[in-house]
Amino acid sequence: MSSAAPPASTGYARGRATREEILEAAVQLFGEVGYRTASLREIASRVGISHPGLLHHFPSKAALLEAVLARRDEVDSIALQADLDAGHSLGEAFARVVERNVARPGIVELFVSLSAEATSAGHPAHAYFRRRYAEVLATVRRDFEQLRDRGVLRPDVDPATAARQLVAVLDGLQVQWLLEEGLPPAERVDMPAAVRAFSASLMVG
Amino acid sequence: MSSAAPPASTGYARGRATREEILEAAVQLFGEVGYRTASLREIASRVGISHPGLLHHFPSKAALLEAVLARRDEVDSIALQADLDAGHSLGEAFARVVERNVARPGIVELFVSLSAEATSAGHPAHAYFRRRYAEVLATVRRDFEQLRDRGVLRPDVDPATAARQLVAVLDGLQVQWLLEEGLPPAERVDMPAAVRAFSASLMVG
DNA sequence: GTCTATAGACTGATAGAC
DNA sequence: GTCTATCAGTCTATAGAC
Repeated sequence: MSSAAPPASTGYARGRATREEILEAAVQLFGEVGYRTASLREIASRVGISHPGLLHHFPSKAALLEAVLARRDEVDSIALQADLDAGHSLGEAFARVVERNVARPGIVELFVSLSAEATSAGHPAHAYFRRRYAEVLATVRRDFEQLRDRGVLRPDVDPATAARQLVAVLDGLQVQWLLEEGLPPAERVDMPAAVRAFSASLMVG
Repeated sequence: MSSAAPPASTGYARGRATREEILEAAVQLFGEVGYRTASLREIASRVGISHPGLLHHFPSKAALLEAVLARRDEVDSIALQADLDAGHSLGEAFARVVERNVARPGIVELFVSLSAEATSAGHPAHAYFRRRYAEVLATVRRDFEQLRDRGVLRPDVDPATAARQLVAVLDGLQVQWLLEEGLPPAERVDMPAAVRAFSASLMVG
């Protein structure tokens, strides 16, 4: 992917760098104040350009949001797949996603803010989040069905319900964790531990 | 409460009615687009007055938000206490809160939107939600501790962790439920059932 | 690729009439 | 208690120079 050589004299390489910087600043600000409240001027100023300069890279605010979401999907799915390929269970792979997120609070803020905002029908990311949740829930449910067939899942646990509960625990803990910012670590929720505890509580033994 | 007779000629009764209408419209709009994006003009127009007219009842936008939250706290805690007094367990009382909320989607939207928005430190409801979550988590944890002492809680369940998981499930399911608006009811998450299933999974037997 | 300038619309809040 | 008018600020997006 990164092997395509940039043209020599067009400023292409610099352009790519700025695009990346813009995306990172957008992730941060969308996380801090949500998509609707975030302004292009603020994002632009954080990377040292004017807001028409930003609009040269992304033709509109909604296009910038789409690019942010597409980039997160790419990064997340690569890391998740790597964990699965390394032989980890889906539950453990999820816990590892959470572990990485704890080290990058901006990402957690981004998804908490955007998923809440996007519940309203007119939001530019509404369709994205509907699709995303449907996919994730289906994936987790299928995984639990396999565990049930192998006798690993507790027999009184319904795979579809458990999938919804696991995803809900993930989302809900993020809100608690963000609201506990600044508390001593001992009082703050240990998200990876809580996710692992929940996963374990669904299994036999 | 409602037995205090309004003065005869001051327009007091009408004023109270307008105040109530404003609060209801604010709940709706804050839920639809969040606090920051909601405009006083839009709320005012929904109750048929101008925005300076609204500001006569609530001196600022933040004051309106505070009033909205205070009113929800009052309504919710009265209903919750009534369920507890009627002999229901805290888990069951929670499930009943969810049942009522399913019939009033605006309330669910309000809390999903606001709690996400308020995770950022500068938000006018930040302190409110920090306090609220700390209180709710402590209450649920104490309840689980009592259940453990009575041998009702599964012995491998930690009360503090379970409290966090229950509150997280509640919050997370709301996001899923809102994103599934418009789907056939069979495909939409059954929030009360999922909450009851989770509560039950924590108990022995 | 980035800028200044600007259009056109919206915001919360205030002043002051009735 | 509600209004009109207005202030000073913000927003996204576009036009056009360099």
